[in-house]
Order: sequence, then structure tokens, then C-alpha cells
Amino acid sequence: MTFTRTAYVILGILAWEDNQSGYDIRKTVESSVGYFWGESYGQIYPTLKRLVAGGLIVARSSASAAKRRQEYTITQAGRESLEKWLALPYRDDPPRDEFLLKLFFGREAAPFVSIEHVRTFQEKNRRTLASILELETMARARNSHMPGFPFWMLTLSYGVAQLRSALEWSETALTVLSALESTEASKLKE
Amino acid sequence: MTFTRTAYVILGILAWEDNQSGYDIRKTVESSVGYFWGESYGQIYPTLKRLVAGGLIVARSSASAAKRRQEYTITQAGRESLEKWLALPYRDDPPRDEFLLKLFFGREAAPFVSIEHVRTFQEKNRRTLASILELETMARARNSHMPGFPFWMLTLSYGVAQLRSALEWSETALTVLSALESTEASKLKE
DNA sequence: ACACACATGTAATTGGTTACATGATTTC
DNA sequence: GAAATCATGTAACCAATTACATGTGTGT
Repeated sequence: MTFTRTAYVILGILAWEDNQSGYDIRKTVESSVGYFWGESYGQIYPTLKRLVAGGLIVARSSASAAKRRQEYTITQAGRESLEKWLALPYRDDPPRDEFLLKLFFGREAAPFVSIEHVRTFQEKNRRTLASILELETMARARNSHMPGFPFWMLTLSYGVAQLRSALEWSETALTVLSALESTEASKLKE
Repeated sequence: MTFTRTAYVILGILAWEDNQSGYDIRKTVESSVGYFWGESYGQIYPTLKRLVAGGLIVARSSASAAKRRQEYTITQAGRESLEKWLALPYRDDPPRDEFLLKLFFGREAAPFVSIEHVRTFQEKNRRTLASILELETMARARNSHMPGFPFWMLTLSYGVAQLRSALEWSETALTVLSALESTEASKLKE
């Protein structure tokens, strides 16, 4: 049997915090690795079945079974499979950043278009940075005893560093672009 | 007719430098936006046909037709279509960074595994940074007169900023991880 | 003669999202 | 009683890569 990366995300999340439903797993993914990894239900539920079939997780109906809720636990085989996968070289998928693409072709558009894109980019990054910082504070307060904590912090500090540098860059980008806009405008007057 | 993003990449590249073949376009993409955008032949050739059918580009056999080579030129309709697309909000596709994912789950693996991943990450980033820097130098020397030049430089400076901050981060990450490794090791001795 | 770069294209597969469908439980 | 959240699942679709297939021109 062969698994997609979703399978290992699920295994990782269950190794981190056990007894979660598909629904829980999605929420956990969002609030832990969400900044750099996403999973959809359309991917999670079928993968859970396959993981059960492969013996890497086990399902049990929740204790308060009123809610038709399945909870999953990672097995020893699951841990071993996760560990093996983690030791494999990570794959970097081909990059596709539409923001940069549109900026690159900026000269084919009206000047304010690129400025608008950079502003949107800036706002998005500000919001993401704020949420990571918040997460970091909460994590430090509640989870600093967990063995996975330092790894979590590393990914957060990476995010913070990247976002801060993106925000710095966007300031200079806006300067460059508005200078460009005014020279464009003065050219039109001539 | 509806086009994928590949179509707009092609239009953008042809607006930038005209009379290119499918093969050329791929090379140009690689050496200009390659750091943040990739295109495969399996995507380029069918898209070229669709763009011709839609009247956004025109094909002509190369002057020295010996080499069975099609060259493409963007039409007025093509420029307009590109401009419209550029003005649309950029979409950010859901992030998926397997490096960060493996790092996040690092505690489920042997300590050296994460260190290895960070080292690989560092080397890749160093190489990419070097190639961007080289590209920047060449671009400045040859293309600084082009109207698209400032936009190009913005994407390059973004890349440089991101990579530098990633490289800084990886130094501290390695420090954290090796500290972790030695405490792990001393725990085993006890 | 061989290898490498030029050049074009298709078919199979992948890996994924989105929309749809359904219904229970909790909270206001 | 309405709305939001919890909860699970499937089907349709999509955008893309990869592998395959083929052949020419150029440099050594």
C-alpha cells in the first residue's frame, strides 16, 4: 500500500495528540501547521480509511457516542511508518507564487495594479504574522513541557522571520513602485 | 475560452521578449521567474495551441525553417487579456512546505534526521541565493534600460531577502537542534 | 561516431480542491 | 426556533507533472 503525504500528516498529528476525529485533525492541522500546510476533508476522510486498512491507525467510536464520531489512535506500525517517512529526504515541490508572477509582469499593467497587489500582500502577511505571534505566545504558555515543543517553535520562528523580511521588503517595494508611478505620470504630461 | 495560469505566463514572457518557441519560452521562464514559477512542456505546448486558437498569439515558422521551429508573437488581444488578468487579485494557493512539515514532526524521528534536513535546506538555499545574485548582476549589466527592469529587480530582491532570512534562521535552527541532540544523548546515558 | 542541445508533442497518472449531500448537537 | 458548529462522506473536476515518443542540428 502506498500513501500520500496526507497520510503522514495524519500520523504526525495523531502522534502529537491522540484520539482525534477527522474533523479534529483538520482543525489541529489548521492551528498548528496551518501556516505552511493545508488539508481538506476530501483528502482526510478517505485517507483515514486507508490508514485503518493498513493498520497504521485504529478507529474507535467515541465514548459519548451520541455524536457519531470516530476517534483515531496511531499504532506502533503507524509510528514506525511515520519515522521512516520523516527520515526520507523532503521533497520540494515546484514553486508557484502568483503574487511574484504578477509583480514580475507589472510593467504590462497600469502602475497602480502592482501597488495594489503589494498592499494586499502586505496586509495578508501582517495578519499571518499576528496570528503566528499569537500562536507562539499561547504555545509557550501551555505546551512548553511537551517534547515536540522545540520543533514547533522552530517552525514558528521560521515563519516569523520570513514574514518580517517580506514585510520589510514590501515597504521598499512600495517606494520603488510609487516612484515609478510618478515618473510614468510626468511622462504623460510631456 | 478559459485559460490556465500557464497561458498568462506565456503571454507575459512573450510581451517581455517576442518571437520565442515553446522551447525558448521554457528556458526563459526558468531563467527569469524560475525561482518562483515553473512550467513543464506538457503544459506549454498544448497551451500554445489554445492561445493561437484564441487569437492571443500568432505562430510563424522560423525564418531558418530547417529546424521545424515555431515562433510565437503576442497579439493586441493577447496584451489586453494579459493586462486584465494582471489586474485581477492574485490567488495564493494553499501552502505545502514539506521541509517545515518534517521539521515540525521532528521529535518523532531520530535527532540527526532533522539536522540533516536543515543542512539540505541550507545548501539548497545557498545555491539558489548564489544563482539569484548572479542573475541580478547579469540583469543589471544587460537589461537595465528595459522598461520591465524595475519589476524584475523587485522580484529578485524579494528572493534575496527571503533566502537570506532563511539562511540566518537555519543557523539558529542548527544550534537548537544540536543542543537537543546532546541532551537526548545524555539522557540515554543516565 | 557520439553526445548534447534543440525541438515538439501526447498519454497516463497524480494529487489535490471544491461542491455537494446529509444530519446531529449546541448555543443564543 | 434559528444559526453556528460538529461531523462524515462522495463525486466531479482540475491543474499539473512525468514519462514516453520522436527526430534534427551542432560541436567535438
